[in-house]
Amino acid sequence: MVDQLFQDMALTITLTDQEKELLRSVLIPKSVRKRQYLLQAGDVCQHAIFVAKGCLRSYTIDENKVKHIFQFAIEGWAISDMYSFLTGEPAKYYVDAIEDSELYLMDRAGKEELLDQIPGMEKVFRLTMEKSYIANQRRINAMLNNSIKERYLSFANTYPQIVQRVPQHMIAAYLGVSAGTLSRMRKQLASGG
Amino acid sequence: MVDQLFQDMALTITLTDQEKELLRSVLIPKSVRKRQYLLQAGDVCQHAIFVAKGCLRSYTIDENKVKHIFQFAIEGWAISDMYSFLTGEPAKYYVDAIEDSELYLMDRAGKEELLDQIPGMEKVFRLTMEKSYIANQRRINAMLNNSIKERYLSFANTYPQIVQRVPQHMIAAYLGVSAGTLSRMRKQLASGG
DNA sequence: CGGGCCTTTGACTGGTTTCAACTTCTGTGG
DNA sequence: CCACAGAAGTTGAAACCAGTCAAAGGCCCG
Repeated sequence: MVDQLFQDMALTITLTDQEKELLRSVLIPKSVRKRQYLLQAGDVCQHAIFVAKGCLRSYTIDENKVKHIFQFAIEGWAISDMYSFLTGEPAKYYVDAIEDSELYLMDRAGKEELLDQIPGMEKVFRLTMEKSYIANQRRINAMLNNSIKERYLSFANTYPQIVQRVPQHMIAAYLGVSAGTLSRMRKQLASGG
Repeated sequence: MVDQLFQDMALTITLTDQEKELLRSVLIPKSVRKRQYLLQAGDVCQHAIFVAKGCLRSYTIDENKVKHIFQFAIEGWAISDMYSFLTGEPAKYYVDAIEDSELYLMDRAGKEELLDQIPGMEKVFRLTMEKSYIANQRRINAMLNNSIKERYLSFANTYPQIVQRVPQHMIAAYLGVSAGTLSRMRKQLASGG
């Protein structure tokens, strides 16, 4: 369904039927299986990805082969390697599917076309970036201010759907702790700590 | 000088004399002394701040009264509590001057006026947000992937001016380590480690 | 000269990581 | 339907890293 996207955008601008048609034509539907890559580090990120159904993640792999998750994306969210997508430089992130997923892809040309053809699209994209900026700012703030326990509780509270659907060691890789530490912490929380 | 701003923007759009005049009229010049607040947590952030000369920082204070620095801003940079400025909600950040500084303030009305009156302003703001988003993403990535030593070296390498001008304990508060740890680490680095 | 800010340093403490072992669960193929 | 491999979660012990706290000294500015 592109409907979710239309709904979100309707909060900012009203699209004509023609514009909706353009938007539809620019979004490339794609189904992926669990574990399937959408992007690998080193490749140039060609698409911004909207999740209609399922769940993706973006992550880096450090020199010790440890994965660090930058973002999860479930229904209604977008994901990509923004830097690579915007600049055309090789990506530093991997993106893959945590569940079988239904996606819509937008490539660079499509993005430019939307910006050119639809007045108000600049604003939609600007507002989207503002929201994402603030989300990142919150995360930095949490990493600086809060203990691991606080960060876990806050995350679980804010995104209960993600905690339920995503393996625990990935949550750990998102929060920046080892899987063992998160396991022990949850045990302690469960016993009323 | 508003010149710096004009130069940056010239990379994106060409302003007419009239538009330059509007831009000038919207930017409120302000001089501040070292230690002077521009914003305190709890107040609503009324301005985006452009630094013409000097150095500011934005930071939060946690429940133990410890300061955590989100951003430094030197000549040519902008700073504010983006969330508060955009939404009108009370700020979570403090902003103050690390040096005597010359600033230009833009309030919400001014921002809206620019967006309304100057075609292409949406794009300027969108590109600015994109850059800031990527800066934040890099920082999150560094916090997840890199050791404290790596983060310090990377920061010192990327922003040598800031390391030179800003007290060391503030660098520590930016990197997320105690002042003691940073001191010890620098000592070790100096002795060829 | 005095006070405040800043940096350094030592000893102690505690939280996290690491590593390995063991268990469970799931999906796949025989 | 069972066997097996891979993925996930838990747990223990040991080692390590960084935080805390307090004290001392340096430096700048009024």
